[in-house]
Amino acid sequence: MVENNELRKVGLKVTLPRVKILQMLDSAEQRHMSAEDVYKALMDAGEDVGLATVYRVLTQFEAAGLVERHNFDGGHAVFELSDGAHHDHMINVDSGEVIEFIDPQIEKLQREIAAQHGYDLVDHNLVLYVRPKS
Amino acid sequence: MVENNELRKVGLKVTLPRVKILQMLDSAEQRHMSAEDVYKALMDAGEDVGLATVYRVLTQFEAAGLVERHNFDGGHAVFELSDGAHHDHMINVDSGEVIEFIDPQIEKLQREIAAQHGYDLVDHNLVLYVRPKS
DNA sequence: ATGAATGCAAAAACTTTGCATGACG
DNA sequence: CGTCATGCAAAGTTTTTGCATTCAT
Repeated sequence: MVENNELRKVGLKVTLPRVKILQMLDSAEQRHMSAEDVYKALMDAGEDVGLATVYRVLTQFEAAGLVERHNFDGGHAVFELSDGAHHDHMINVDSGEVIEFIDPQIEKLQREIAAQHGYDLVDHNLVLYVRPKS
Repeated sequence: MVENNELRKVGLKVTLPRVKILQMLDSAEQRHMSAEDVYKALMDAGEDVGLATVYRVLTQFEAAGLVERHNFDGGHAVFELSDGAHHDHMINVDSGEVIEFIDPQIEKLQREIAAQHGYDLVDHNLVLYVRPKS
C-alpha cells in the first residue's frame, strides 16, 4: 500500500481515515475537492469518517506538503494532491472546469517583479478566468 | 458632493449608508478593507450603520463596478475602490502590507496562455506573497 | 405615497475545537 | 499500554436573509 509509506514519510501515524482520504484524493475523478466533497465521496463509498476529521486531516496533509489548499473565488477552500511540480490554474467560467498549466515565463516574471520591489517571492497564486474562444 | 454623483451614475439611490461607506473607502488609510474593517471604521467615526448593510452595500458596489472584491488567503474578503486601471497585488507575508503593481508583460502572457488553450481571458487573479530581500 | 433601503436578529455556510472514546505503534 | 487520532456535538467566523420600519424621490 503506497499510501502508508506516504504517510510514514511525512511523520503521520497511519490511520484508517488518513489512508482513506489520501486514496480518495488520488482516485477521484475531480482533482480539486472541497472538504465537503471528500466527505461526501467517502460517505458514498461507505466509509464512515467524520467531517471534522476530514478537515483536520486535510489541514495536516497541507502542513506536510502532501496536498495544496486553494482559495478560489466562492468562499470554500479546495484541496488537490501535490504532484511536486508547481502549476497554476485556469477556470472555465462557463463550465466550472479547472485546467492546470505551467508557464516558465510567468514564473520568472513574478520573481523579477518581486525583486524589482525589493522582495523575495515566497509563494504566489494565479488563476485565469476564461471562456471558450468565440 | 462627488459621492452622490458616483452613486447616481451607477443607478443606486443616494442613501446615507451608501455615501458613508463610499467616503470611508475613499478616505481610509488602508486601501484594502474587509466588511468588518469598514463597519468598525464607521462605528469609530460615530456613524451608525449595520454590518448587514455594509455587506449588502459592498456587494452592490461590486456589481456596479465601484469596488473590487478580493479573496486573499485568510478566509475573509477585502474590498478596494476601483480606480479604473487594473492592477495586481503583492503581499508582504511578514507585515501583511499590500503592494499594488502592474506589469504589461504578465498581462500579455496571460492572454496568450489562455489563447493557447483555446480560451479568451475574462478575468484573472494574481497575488504574489513576498518577503523583504534577505 | 410607494417602492426601495435599512437595522436587527436569526440563519446559513464553512471551519475549528473540546472532550470522551477508540485505535496505532 | 500510553499516546495520539477520531467522532460527535458545540462553538466560531464570515456572510446572507427575513421582516418590520424608515427613507428617498
